[in-house]
Amino acid sequence: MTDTPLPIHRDFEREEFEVRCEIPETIRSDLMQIGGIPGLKTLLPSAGRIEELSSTHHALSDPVRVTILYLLSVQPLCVCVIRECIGISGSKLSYHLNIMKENGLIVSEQQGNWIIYRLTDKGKVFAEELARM
Amino acid sequence: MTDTPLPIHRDFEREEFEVRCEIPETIRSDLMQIGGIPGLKTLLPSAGRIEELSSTHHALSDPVRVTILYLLSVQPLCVCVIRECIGISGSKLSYHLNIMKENGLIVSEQQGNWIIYRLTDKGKVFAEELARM
DNA sequence: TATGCATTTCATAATAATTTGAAATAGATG
DNA sequence: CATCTATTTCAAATTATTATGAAATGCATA
Repeated sequence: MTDTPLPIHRDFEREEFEVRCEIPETIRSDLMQIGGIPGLKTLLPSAGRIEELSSTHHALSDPVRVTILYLLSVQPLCVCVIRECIGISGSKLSYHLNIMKENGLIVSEQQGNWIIYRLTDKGKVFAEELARM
Repeated sequence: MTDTPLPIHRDFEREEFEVRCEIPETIRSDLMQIGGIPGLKTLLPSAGRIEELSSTHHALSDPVRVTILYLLSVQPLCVCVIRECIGISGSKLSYHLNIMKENGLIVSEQQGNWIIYRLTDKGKVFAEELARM
């Protein structure tokens, strides 16, 4: 693990770079080319976008919700069929459906006595990810 | 919201379909073509795969971790630079890095006094998702 | 309007994730 | 070997998420 020489630079301690620690040379040289820490920060998505992304991932961070995603990728389904496939209580299912809905992965439509859920375009994008990983 | 007639079928109460509730006709007809509830279930990924997917999404369900993903999509970085960009304590950062590592989104490599993190191929796939949504 | 069914809502209990700060580890240097 | 720096580990406190079951809602039908 200790196979590289370790030239140390304190350039990053200068206030223009806002860094209070030393940095290994391999990292430092690349970082300089994009404007140091400040330059790196400008390449990040906005705070709002990052919140949105993490929230969306949270909506898929539970096995029940991932299962719902794949069930609905087959066809739109009413709550009772989803419930039957997964084998959980109605209130529990409702809780999970709501999280997915709030995050724009699914939408619901009342049809008579039933409520039918289907994937949104965003939901479909995530359902297709199975192939990519 | 109440715009469709509601023909009710109890076919799904027959044990071969394992359903104990009524189902709206629009859903029922499509469902029959894939073999009812049992057929639908066979189209799901395995339980292990679903666990894996939800775990991966969990690893991206926090703003700190999403930020790390995007920082590392620019270039490999040592912990101290990541820390400087995000502005959190070392132990907290370590906690989040570990979750991402356990889920195969990043790998670390010791270089002298520092530990350098970089995205795995899997991590890169998720970093690219920004463009898709 | 009374009833039945599908679904949601709500309060609460149970569980899990995150934060915190102190202590430990690991490598480099004097 | 003593010390410094970077990073991780650990236990405890805090906070967030999920599960549960009872009650409420909404639609349909008699």
